[in-house]
Amino acid sequence: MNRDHTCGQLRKADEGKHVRLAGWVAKRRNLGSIVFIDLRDRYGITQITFDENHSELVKDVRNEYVIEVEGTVALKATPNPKLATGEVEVIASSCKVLSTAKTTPMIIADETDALEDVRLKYRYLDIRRNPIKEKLLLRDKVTTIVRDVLHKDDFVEVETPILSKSTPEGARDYLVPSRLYKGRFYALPQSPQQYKQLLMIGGMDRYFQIARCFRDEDLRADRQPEFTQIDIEMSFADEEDIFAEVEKVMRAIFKETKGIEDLSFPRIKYVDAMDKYGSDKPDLRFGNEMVNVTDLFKDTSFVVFANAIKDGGIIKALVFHNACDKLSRKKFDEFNEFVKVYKAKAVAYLKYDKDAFSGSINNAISEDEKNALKDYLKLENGDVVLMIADKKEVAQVALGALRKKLGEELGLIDHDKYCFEWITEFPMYEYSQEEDRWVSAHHPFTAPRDEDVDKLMDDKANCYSRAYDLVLNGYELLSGSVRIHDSNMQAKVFEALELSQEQIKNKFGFFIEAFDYGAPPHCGVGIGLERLVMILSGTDNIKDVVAFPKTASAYCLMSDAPNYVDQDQLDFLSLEIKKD
RNA sequence: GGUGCGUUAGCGAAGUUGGUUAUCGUGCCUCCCUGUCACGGAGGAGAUCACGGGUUCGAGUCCCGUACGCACCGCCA
Repeated sequence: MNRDHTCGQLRKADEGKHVRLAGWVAKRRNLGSIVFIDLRDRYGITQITFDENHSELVKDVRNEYVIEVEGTVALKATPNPKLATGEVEVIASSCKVLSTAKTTPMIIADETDALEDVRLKYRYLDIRRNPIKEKLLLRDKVTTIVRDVLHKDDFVEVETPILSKSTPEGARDYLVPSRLYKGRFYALPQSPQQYKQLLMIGGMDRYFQIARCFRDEDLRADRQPEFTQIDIEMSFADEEDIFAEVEKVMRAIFKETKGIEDLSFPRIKYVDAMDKYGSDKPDLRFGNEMVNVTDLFKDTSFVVFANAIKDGGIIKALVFHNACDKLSRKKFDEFNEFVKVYKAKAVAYLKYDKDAFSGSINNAISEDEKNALKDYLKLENGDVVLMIADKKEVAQVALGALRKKLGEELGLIDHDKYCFEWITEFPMYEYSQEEDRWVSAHHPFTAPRDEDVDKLMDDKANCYSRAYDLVLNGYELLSGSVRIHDSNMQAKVFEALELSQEQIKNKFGFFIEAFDYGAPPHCGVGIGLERLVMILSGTDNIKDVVAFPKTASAYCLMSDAPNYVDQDQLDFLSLEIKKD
């Protein structure tokens, strides 16, 4: 035993105890014949004091050495209120160096000087820092709570294969070449979707898994190529049952990690979310709903608006109170650039202050139109109106993005608030320009709304599904759906997706066949664990909550994965690398 | 696939209209210091200015390309 106490546990009451501690030297303060060492482990920091008779013991000890010290707990003359252990110190009588350390490439402290790439290359050093360590501990706490809650409700944790089968729909697969079957590949799962549905057919009526998933798509601040999904599936259940279970899990997590109990879970239909917020994952920590003002301008002489309406487009407006002074001309120029990313041409704006209008379109629209706008939007002095005239989808999404940006910039977001909402009745299909066909918006096993069954084949644009998302503070926290459990219905959806019999048989044959042997009605969700832990820990960077994350180009700076392999390994797999 | 920003001692940054010894902070090393807790004081070492090419009498600085990092758009059933 190198220690009988951790560096985080000693308190006033331990005074006089003889203890043995071990840990990393976080800081060495040499005052001449007396030396203080801050000793750190996972649990905290304890000051070790080497007095005049013992300071020689640590003469050669440097930062990040691993040492074992023995000594007596004493009360500090002047406590350090910043540390939990700040009232005590250990007066050392011995010091044993367990491991030496080179000068580290980064300062290991809560506030480090290093940028993210250095921290990723030396992630094991980064993990010694509280900000990262605490997030990993929080992540553990969350999965523990999830397991507890679900186990109490009879859910069974089942592990499904990592070496899986490529799926034609959806994200790009990570592929694993097979040695025994030349030219064939396993695929790493994008989600355990089919397996969990097969578990339902297998009678495992309440399943969950803390499942690693893989998607070979480009990354973002909130997206990693491998990530963890809290995967849940229930039989003999519908939306109400799964929503209740998920809400129960969320309530337990927020209560135990944040002490928050007053959560609510409002529901918004997809079309309404798009209409009001221009997003299927709106941040409801602030209001500022978008308003359709197309009708106010149906006879306008303002060419830009008139043309947009003539082309079947709409005019969306967004009002921010008390923003006149905060938004300068320069800001609006920036907004124009900002919305171009979302394919909108420009943002029109009006300021209403001191009972008068000003702004980019002040001279372009009539007094009547301005007054109509004022009445309709109930404008007050200090209000700023932002408008985008464009095709419906473009206007919605671009203004929605601007809403989010301004919500942040104008300080409308209360960062201590947690706003959930269920987004329901997603479209069944979406049109893929790339493939020039309709594809599943969610996945092809999603059930259509009962009232839309007759639109499955003939009116795909207006066919909605029983798919839902749970959104938290503007992040898509989970996706799920009520699944199709009837093989005729499934066949119909495949047909609508223009999958050939051969494709269906090849890709989903085993899955479809299973539905011929008694499939219960079932539904489920996959909760993005990293996103949840991100929000709980107040970071907007997914890498902070992953122990060993990849960079934005899916590279591991620490291990240098992916790497080249020996020719032998390629030969075993009958693979040849194409030369450019 | 696309757009933008970035790359200068171990780490983080500054570097003016192109100009000769590349600056600061921190970390590191040495010495001094008995109550520090971001200890303090004195001194010292430490740079292929990402890489390749170009413009120029002269490039950290300007131009082109490449690599890497970050963010976003596309993509993410």
